[in-house]
Amino acid sequence: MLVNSSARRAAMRKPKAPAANRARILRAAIAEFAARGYEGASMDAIAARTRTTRALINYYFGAKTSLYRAVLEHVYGEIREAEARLDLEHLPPREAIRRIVEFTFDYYLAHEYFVRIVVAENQARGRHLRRSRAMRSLNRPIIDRIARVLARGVAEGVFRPGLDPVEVHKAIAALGMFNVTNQYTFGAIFQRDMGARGDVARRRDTVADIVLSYLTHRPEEETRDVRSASS
Amino acid sequence: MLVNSSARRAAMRKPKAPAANRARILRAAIAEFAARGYEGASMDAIAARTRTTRALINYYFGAKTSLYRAVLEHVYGEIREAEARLDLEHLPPREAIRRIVEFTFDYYLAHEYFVRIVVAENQARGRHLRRSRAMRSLNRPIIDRIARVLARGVAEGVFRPGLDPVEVHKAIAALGMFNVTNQYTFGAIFQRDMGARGDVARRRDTVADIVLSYLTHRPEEETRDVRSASS
DNA sequence: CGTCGATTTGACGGATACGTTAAATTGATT
DNA sequence: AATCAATTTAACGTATCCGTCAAATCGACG
Repeated sequence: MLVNSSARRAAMRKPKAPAANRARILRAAIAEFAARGYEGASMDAIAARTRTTRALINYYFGAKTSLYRAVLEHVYGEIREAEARLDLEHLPPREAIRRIVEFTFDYYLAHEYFVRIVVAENQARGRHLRRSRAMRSLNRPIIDRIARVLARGVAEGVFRPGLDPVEVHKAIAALGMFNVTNQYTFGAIFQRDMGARGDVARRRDTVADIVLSYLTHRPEEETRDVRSASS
Repeated sequence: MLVNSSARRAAMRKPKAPAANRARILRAAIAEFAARGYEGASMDAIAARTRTTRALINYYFGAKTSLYRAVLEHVYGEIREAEARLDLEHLPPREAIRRIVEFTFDYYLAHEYFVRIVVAENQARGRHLRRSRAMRSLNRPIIDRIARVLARGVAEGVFRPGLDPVEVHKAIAALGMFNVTNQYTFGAIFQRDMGARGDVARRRDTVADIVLSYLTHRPEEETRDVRSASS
């Protein structure tokens, strides 16, 4: 059977497996774009990662630009899907926020390629994102989820009123991403291992503390108007 | 004299101005590396921005790598210098922190090229930073400044004890940078203008609120152990 | 005025990048 | 087994990119 197998392998060196090849190419493209950015990424390098040729990539995805757009849509789709499984409604508001923060922090850490592609797209000034029709409707749900938790918290008197869910999401994303995006400069300069081997739990708790401190209602303090000043 | 001047200009089409050329090249390199990252940046493009040739750049700075290293050291030197002028000692702790946050936020916004180069260096996994001898000692002062303010605040009872100045700096940097680094993806997806034309004052205040909420001492709450759990 | 060293340029060579096209391979169908 | 369409490859052409080197330019100084 081993002989047979090796004979088959010789004959079928290129079994036609369009779906598998397409997926393989996408994975390779994600890795390459994440590692070197849009301009730094090389179609040859992607082809090398797949054991196929550059021409085949073109056959499936068209030119570099549209391959990259496919990557963009794929990785954003993945995180949206993961967020959809969060299941926050049965948690008290503070726990729900902590859950979101921890999920986000861990997701970024475990899917560094996602973060790096977001960075790459920003380096490209959002050029490709703008041209992707699919991206527009893609990321509203997380804001709605946060808004519902905030509303519950305000109703229960544990969160301060007037909070903007987009701004809260921004803070969570910013604090979580920084640990990944800036691990090399910040980590090197301040001697902190900010990768998965550093003290992850402690950094994650810090982020949750920061966010929850901000949301917490403190009746004794002067209330700061967080909405835009309308004179 | 004007005739003389124009005659001179014709004759001196290439006046030898080593210092000026060196500076011009550095500025052009900063712009190009900031715009397209290390791998995306092209020596030809840098040369084009300077009205000189690629060979001259090599004459002054050596190869692309060492030019980039010079850029890195220069932009980090600039922000360190600006931070040194902060003058926090005569401000009460909360005001001092607010001052740091606002300075940082504004600096990132006004010197987008700095942020973009930090991003680029992280995309390169800190490869060049590691090879720069000058970078090691360069960024300690900001931590000391924050530490002193925190100590004063704890002594006065307005800040909670056990705070890690590096973690505080990290939060300030993360929240400030995000508004620049992610303006294209975040801004596009959530319809926020996060550039200098958005509601800058409001976003800056939000960051200051977040940081100050975190630092504030709240005696009635259960104290959370922020140091690593020993045992 | 002529020489010298510092500065600047034009041109070359080798490497890599990207997309296309014509041909080859293969699984399925008749 | 012959054919067909989908899949895959090899090779080509053009463009760009980077570092070097020999030669040209220029300011200063004797």
